Amino acid sequence: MKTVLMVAEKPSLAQSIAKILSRGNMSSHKGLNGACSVHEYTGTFAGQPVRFKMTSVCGHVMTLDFLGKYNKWDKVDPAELFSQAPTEKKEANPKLNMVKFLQVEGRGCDYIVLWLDCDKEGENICFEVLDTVLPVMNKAHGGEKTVFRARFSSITDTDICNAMAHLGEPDHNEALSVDARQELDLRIGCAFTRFQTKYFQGKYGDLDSSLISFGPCQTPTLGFCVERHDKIQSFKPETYWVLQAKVNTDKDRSLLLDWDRVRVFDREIAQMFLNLTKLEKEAQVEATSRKEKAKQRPLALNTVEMLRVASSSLGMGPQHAMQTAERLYTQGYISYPRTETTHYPENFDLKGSLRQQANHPYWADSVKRLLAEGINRPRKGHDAGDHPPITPMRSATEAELGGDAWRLYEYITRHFIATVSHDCRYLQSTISFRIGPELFTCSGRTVISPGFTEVMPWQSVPLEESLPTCQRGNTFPVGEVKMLEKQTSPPDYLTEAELITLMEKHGIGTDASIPVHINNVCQRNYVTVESGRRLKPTNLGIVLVHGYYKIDAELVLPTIRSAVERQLNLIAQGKADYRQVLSHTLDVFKRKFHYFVDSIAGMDELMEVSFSPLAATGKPLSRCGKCHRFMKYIQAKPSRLHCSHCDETYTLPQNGTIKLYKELRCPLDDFELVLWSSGSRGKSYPLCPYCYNHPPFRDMKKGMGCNECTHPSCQHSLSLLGIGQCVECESGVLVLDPTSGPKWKVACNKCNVVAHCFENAHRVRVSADTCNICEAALLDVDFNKAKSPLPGDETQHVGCVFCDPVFQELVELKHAASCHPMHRGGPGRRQGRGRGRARRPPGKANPRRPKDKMSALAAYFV
DNA sequence: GCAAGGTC
Repeated sequence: MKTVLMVAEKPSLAQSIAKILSRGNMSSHKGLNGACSVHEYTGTFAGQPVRFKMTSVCGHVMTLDFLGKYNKWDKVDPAELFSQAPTEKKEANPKLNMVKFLQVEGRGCDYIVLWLDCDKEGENICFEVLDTVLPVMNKAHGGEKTVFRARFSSITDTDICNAMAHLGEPDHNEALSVDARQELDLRIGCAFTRFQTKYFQGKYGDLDSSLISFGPCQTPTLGFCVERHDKIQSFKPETYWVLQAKVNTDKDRSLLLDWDRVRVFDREIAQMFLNLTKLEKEAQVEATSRKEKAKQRPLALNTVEMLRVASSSLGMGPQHAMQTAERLYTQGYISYPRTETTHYPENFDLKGSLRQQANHPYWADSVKRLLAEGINRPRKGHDAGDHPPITPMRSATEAELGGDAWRLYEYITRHFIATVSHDCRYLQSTISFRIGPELFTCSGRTVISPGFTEVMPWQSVPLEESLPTCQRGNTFPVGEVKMLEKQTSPPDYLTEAELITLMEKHGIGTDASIPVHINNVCQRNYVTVESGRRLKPTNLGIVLVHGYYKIDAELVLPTIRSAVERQLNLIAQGKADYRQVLSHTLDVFKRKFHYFVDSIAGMDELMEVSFSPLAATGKPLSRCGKCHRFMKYIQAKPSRLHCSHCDETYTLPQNGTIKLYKELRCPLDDFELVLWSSGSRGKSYPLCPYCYNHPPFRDMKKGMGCNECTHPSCQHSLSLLGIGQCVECESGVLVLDPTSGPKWKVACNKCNVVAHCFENAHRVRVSADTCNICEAALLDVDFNKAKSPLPGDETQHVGCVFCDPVFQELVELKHAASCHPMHRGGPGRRQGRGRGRARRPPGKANPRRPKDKMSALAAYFV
């Protein structure tokens, strides 16, 4: 029997589609990567009985990057990234092992049906899958067609079965347009980012951003925030005047009337109108009207609307809201949360979904009434052909979900109920009055039936006092007429919800990537989130945008994206050649780049006003080995040392603290050593600022401290302080931390393994002798007399930390804690083999001797 | 160390 491989874009869709096509008659198992499942069933295909294997990828299989050597920032001129630098496709998420998984499942299959999402990205993933799988599939006999594309616009039985019955072919042009986008975004984004970062970081010491990034989505996103900031800054308040009248409708009731002219900007004219009206004793009713109006029930919920409400009403940022929604989705509480669609599919079981909520303590009454009296037909929304709108999938309580998950679920559910509720109907009454020659109006609204506002109370029409019943010609005594002086006020900073709307309107990002771009501009310290989730640009953000405006406004305008996308659409439609569009667009941006580089002084002038040059920032810390003057330690991200005399900058390890290390010097270059520490529960090591940036030996790389230094005789080096191979990672060595006493520690120089050794020793040295059993270096320890763990009055002991029975009891293995919880992770969470005794695998070379000692020495003496 | 786009 032949086999048909079918591939969807994500595991959830593979399952839904397989369920529909197999009519629920399938067997499923997890794939080798643990993320994707394979659903198998039998059926017929091309008129023969076959076995179907339905599985999925997890989004893109491949990602585009430069060849490795073009990722070295100091070695490559960013201008080369526009054309010379070759790119390659790499596996998008190596942990998922997607290529291997697809090849294992695809081997020996005869046909492939591609069920990827029906958009350009999905079309592109089709070809990623084909490139991976076709080489291992059975070869076709005699020109038989083996590759098929299923096109569907919703995950419903009819749509899916219809797609299966009318299979087509993947669209190469659409896929190519995505290839072009990827290459453009990569080359343009990286070139500008590298140039800006290096240029400004080399000049200023207080930018407080380790990366000054540029991108066709993130830069316009920042632009919107700065545009609002500029409006606020340039705002000039204007004084205006308003007439306000009060009429008495009863002995103790009065009505406040609005002036039909609204306001005037000339005091004398306002005064004239006041004079014309204030002596009048009566207000005459000119006209009355009563109109029934409706406030429409909401459209079915899509992602951006959910994000807007989450930000403006729930105070949840888009990134956090999306993570929360994803968790609700994987736990089965809501439907797929990434969708542009606001229209329910024709056969959507609205009543079934509603029935699930009929006993909920918070909205049972509304739901039961809807079910009894009949639901309202949802409004006609937009069908983007991706996923159904976001709806609750089962009932949940506050206690069950808790916190933000509950608040988001509650909103999604209330929104869903509202979409099948009736519109809110209210009566709008207005009375128009004449006082002297001037007209005034008052209006009031009274609710006829609340409709959907019953479940969305925050949307309800506010209660207002009802207006008196009267008719044309009636008169009321005038209480008073007064003139108010007011001022126009500036707009406030952009809210996140407003920003999302702007991004959506200009096509910046997608439903899935909008939260990422907003997050980016916050993390890069271009924008801060203020109260009410308003986005206030920082000095850095403002200067960048003003700089782009000055040099080339297109770099920051939202049109930069749409112009490129128009070109890409031509590729997708087969109206333009992929190569031509790519090279032409790259050429345009290459010119823009060179012009930007040539004009950077224009942006620099703005930088100078807000930021301080390197030489003027930081505080003196350690001495330069060349001029022997103090270098300044710049704490702002990225932290570094700067010698203003030599005009050199030395990068330092990040995310920790830097101190002077006892004024000790590196024997190679005479630079004073500094001590990096990630906190009391973490690890620390000394480093030479020069060697850290310019590795002294051939077997060392940039970014190595003394604990990785292969110097054969320096007292701080790996050679003298190394003990044995790390118990967890492959290449690390456990090194004595000479500063850790009196609670002595040994730490891996690669991963975050830390062994706490001796608490009450006043001196610990690494001996030249090694352990007979495991070859680790022995430790020579002097304990305090009073607290010595040794038998009798002994205070000194030499032994192996891993094998010596006395020491073994004292060693406890831990993982270094980072000074900030944000930076934790990595192997630190692996607990399994971490605790307990540490033992080095036998038979490996003693790590105390550098592998290539001769070459190290040779380099040293040259 | 960089972009934006999928998704876990």
